[in-house]
Amino acid sequence: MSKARVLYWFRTDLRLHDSPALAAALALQPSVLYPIWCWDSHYVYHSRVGPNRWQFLLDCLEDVSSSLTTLNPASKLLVLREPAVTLLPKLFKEWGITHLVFEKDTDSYAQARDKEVVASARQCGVEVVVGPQSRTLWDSEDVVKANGGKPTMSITQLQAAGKKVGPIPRPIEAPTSLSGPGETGLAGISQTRPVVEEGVGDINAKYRSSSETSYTSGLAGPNNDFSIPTLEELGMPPATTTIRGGESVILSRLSRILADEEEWAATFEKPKTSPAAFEPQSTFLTSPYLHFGALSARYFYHSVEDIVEKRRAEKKAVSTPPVSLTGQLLFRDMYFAAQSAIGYPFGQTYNNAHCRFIPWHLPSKVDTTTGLVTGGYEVDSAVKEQEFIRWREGRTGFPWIDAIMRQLKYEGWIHHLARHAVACFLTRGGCYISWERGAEVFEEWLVDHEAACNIGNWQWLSCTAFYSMFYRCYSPVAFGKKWDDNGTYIRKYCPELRHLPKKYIYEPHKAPLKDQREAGVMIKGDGTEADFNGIPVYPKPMFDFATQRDICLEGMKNAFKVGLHGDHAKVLDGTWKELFADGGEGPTEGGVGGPGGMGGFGGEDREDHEEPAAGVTPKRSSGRSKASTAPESAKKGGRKREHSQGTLDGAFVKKAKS
DNA sequence: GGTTAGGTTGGTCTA
DNA sequence: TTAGACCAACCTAAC
Repeated sequence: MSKARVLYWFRTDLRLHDSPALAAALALQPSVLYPIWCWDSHYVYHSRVGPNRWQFLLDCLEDVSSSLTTLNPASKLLVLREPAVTLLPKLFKEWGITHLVFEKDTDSYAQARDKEVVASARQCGVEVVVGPQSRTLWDSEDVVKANGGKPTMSITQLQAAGKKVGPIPRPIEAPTSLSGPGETGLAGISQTRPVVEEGVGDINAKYRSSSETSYTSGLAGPNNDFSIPTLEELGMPPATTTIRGGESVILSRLSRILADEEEWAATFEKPKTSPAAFEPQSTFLTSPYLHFGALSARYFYHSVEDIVEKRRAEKKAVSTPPVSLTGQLLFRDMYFAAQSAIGYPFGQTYNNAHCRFIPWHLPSKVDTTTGLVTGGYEVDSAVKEQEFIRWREGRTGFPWIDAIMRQLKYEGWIHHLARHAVACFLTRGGCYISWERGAEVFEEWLVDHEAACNIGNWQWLSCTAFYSMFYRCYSPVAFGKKWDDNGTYIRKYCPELRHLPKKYIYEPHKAPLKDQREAGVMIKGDGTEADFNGIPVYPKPMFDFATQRDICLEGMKNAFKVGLHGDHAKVLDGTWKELFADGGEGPTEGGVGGPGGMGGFGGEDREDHEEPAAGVTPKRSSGRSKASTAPESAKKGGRKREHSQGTLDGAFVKKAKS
């Protein structure tokens, strides 16, 4: 046994199986091993995380902790209630740490944080061991290198680059024994309580039903036992989702499925799985486990691929990428590598060379000094703001769309094709609203929110990157009908419609009053009233879809013809407006106003942590301002917001130390 | 370099 | 019921 006193820092790897970083820690043959989790304020205050994803994370932490205890009754996950950057230097000294071990993370936020941590470890004479990245099949930086330094913008590029990087590493076994921690006293150090960043604010406040107290009881929590904070301590209401996290949950489910339903797993074709299926859903639902590292992507890949190979040898049918299960993991790697290459601008249109510029409504506000979005958006049209709120809250008057959005809010998960349907509807195939608005809503509500995949898929569906066939448009009626003619899914998530005849379930406004009466529902209004004299009300469609689709198609055709990308000089300085006709779709008023979201529309601004007042019509702009052409941010001085790049640790980067 | 085929997963009509 | 043609027309990679 060596003298190594090792701090193992869990981050995006909440598991014991197939963890090369954990294996690296154990290879040091530590005399003591402290498994820790730093309770980071970026996740607590500065990310968009609703109760469902919080619950999932807490589940994963609990599960890892009990697995550690199973290996060594003296061990468990030590949750320390302070961000790593300030905590770790103190901890190194207090516990006499000789080695810090953690897994490499290619997220922009994580890289900046880790750089700071590594520097402080060196100062303390602590040796740092960074384990290989295992969140993805291949290391994202290696993929980018193999792709000529360019982001992977298609699945063929990813596959070619992956081939060059080499075979996907086989999973490694979970440890069978573990050193316990040494002394865990904290008498010599005090907690540096994180503060809510000025100007950024407490993004998560809107989900809380009471005040947040996870930091108030000191570094080791209320019982001084390094407990995992609870939703109550976070001030969060209970989760509504039935999806529960944890490595053991997914490993047992996966082994059962792969054993009992081998054929299904080996012949899986994503486009043939129904977005309308629930209880059970038609896909594996591994995404949230992959996100928190409760399931290793490589373990999943090889588990499936072994079965596929076996069936190939037996000359049985198998599916192949991109539609197969492993194909889904390849897309995930594609988005991670694209994000790794592009960095912070990946999450926005502005200043992003790989994102097509389209003059969407409700554009993000931007800060021209940092080149980053600020976190707010500009209401260029009161009508579009209302459409956005109705989309978000699931009362557009299109039951297929509303059912999906309600399932998303309640369960924190929707099928991939359902994501396509609502994303297309919000952007190029319906509302012509910025994909960045939609991505933010998904970020809040998805239990499987993965910044790279979410951003990438929103760009895909809005035809701003990765995909461009905008004339392939999802119908909010026909697409759902194809999968679920009877509307069972709609009846589940829009229960006020459950007694409507099949004939009207996708278009309730076409139901005669007699049918509405018999079904016990009234189709009227804009969704602001839930009932009328005790009878449930479901809204009329918020627009005529066919008309709106044509408007969008024209807008897209024109925007593609203009052909700007997010890094074009005319986008950066706002003069793109000269290239779009005033009568065209989107916030185009000739030369008036800044770039998308720099002010000048005369509309109302929104910060992303403001809850749009549901059902309240925002004040209408009284004629758009023709006076101001100066960017708002130039006057106010923008604040730095680095969007959606920290997967576990928040969407915001600390302000530079002054 | 010009041409062509392919692109994760659309909608509608007809045979 | 299902398979194929057509819609209108994008980009990129491969030849």
